[in-house]
Order: sequence, then structure tokens, then C-alpha cells
Amino acid sequence: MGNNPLGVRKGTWTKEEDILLKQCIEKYGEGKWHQVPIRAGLNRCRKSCRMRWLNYLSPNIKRGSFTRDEVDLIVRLHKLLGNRWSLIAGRLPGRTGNDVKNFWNTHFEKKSGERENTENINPKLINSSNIIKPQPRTFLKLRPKETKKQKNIRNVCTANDDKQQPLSTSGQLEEVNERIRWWSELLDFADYVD
DNA sequence: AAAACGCACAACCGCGAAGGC
DNA sequence: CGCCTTCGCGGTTGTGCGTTT
Repeated sequence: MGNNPLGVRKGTWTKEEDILLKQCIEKYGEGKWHQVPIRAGLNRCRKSCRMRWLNYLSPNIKRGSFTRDEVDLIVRLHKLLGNRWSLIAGRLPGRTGNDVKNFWNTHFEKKSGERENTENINPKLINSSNIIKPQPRTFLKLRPKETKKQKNIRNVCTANDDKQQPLSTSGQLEEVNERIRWWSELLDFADYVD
């Protein structure tokens, strides 16, 4: 705990630090994490600031214990996705990857051998061969601009499919529906695997 | 009363991916 | 195209606190 040789503070966050960080994010918004410690006047590294905000201070965070539905969803998604905590958390509003990971590690990881129902599944049984890799898809609002990789992939796809249409409004709606359908089928498949 | 233990969760670290130049 | 910086994720460790002995 305390400062390291470079002068960056480590360890548990104080109330004052939380306030400074919160004020900074509210003023400048999320992102540009390398600037956050300077702007907030915090003696913390950018990673520490980001982690603190995303896992604890963000107003979207839902605190408290997991509901039965949430646990069920976690179990099913973990069966399909493996330790893709951020992806699993993405299907649980208000929960973070760290939350899900901690929950899994404390409630499931150490209980291997004493399982009998879906709440006691041994995650160690999951390997790369039976994990379904998520399709490289993101929702429209989460895709502010095309990345290099996406551009490359799209170029390849377009070259192979000259019938590709530009996205219209109804097309975008269909795309969203398609993604919802994909997740539903994914969960149905999880039930099927049971 | 206090030491030992266990649990839950906060926090750190390493690494790969993404993006900018 | 390569290099450097930044971001984000997952594994692991640390810490605080309640419970047990």
C-alpha cells in the first residue's frame, strides 16, 4: 500500500480520491484515461482510475447480490463463452466483468466436486473445444467508427459478395433484431447443451 | 477476549488488441 | 508497414470484515 518508487499511489481508494475521480469524469466524460489522473489531480495510474470508475463509481453499477435470474444467465453464458467476463457482464445490466468474475470465483470455482445442479457447474470442465466463440458483432451504438480490422474484414466480405447493400434505416433495425435473435438462440442452445 | 480462519470483493499486473502516426 | 502509445480484458493477489474456535 502507499506510494511506489515512481510516486504513484496504490491500494484502496479513499473517499476523497473517489470524489476527485467522479468530478473529473462528470466534467470531461469517460475515455482518455491517460489524462484522467492529471485532470483529477490524482496520484494514481490511468489503469487504477479506469478500474475504479468502471467497477465501482460508475452510476450504472448495480450493487448487491446477484438474483437467481442473473446467476442462471451467468451459468448458461459461461457454459457457452467460457471466461469471457466482460461479454457475460454485457448481458447483465449494471454488472461489471469484475463483479461476474469475482462472483464466479467465489461461488463456483472452489466448489468443483460438490456440484449437482446448474448452480454448481465446474468451470474447469469447459475447454476451448466446447466454447462457442462469440461472433464478431457489436450493437450499432457501441460501434462509433470502423476499426482497421473491421475495415479489412469488410473489404474481404465485400469482395466476396458484390450484392452487399448499404445500410438503410430498416436494414439497421433488421441488424439489431438479428443480433437479438442471435443471443436468444445462443441461450436456447445453452439449454439444449444441458 | 483474541487469535485463526474463511469469504467476498477491491485492486493490481501482464499481455494482447487497437489506433495513431 | 512498422513502431509506439493507449485501452481493455482476464488472471491473480491483497484487504477488510464477519465468524468460529
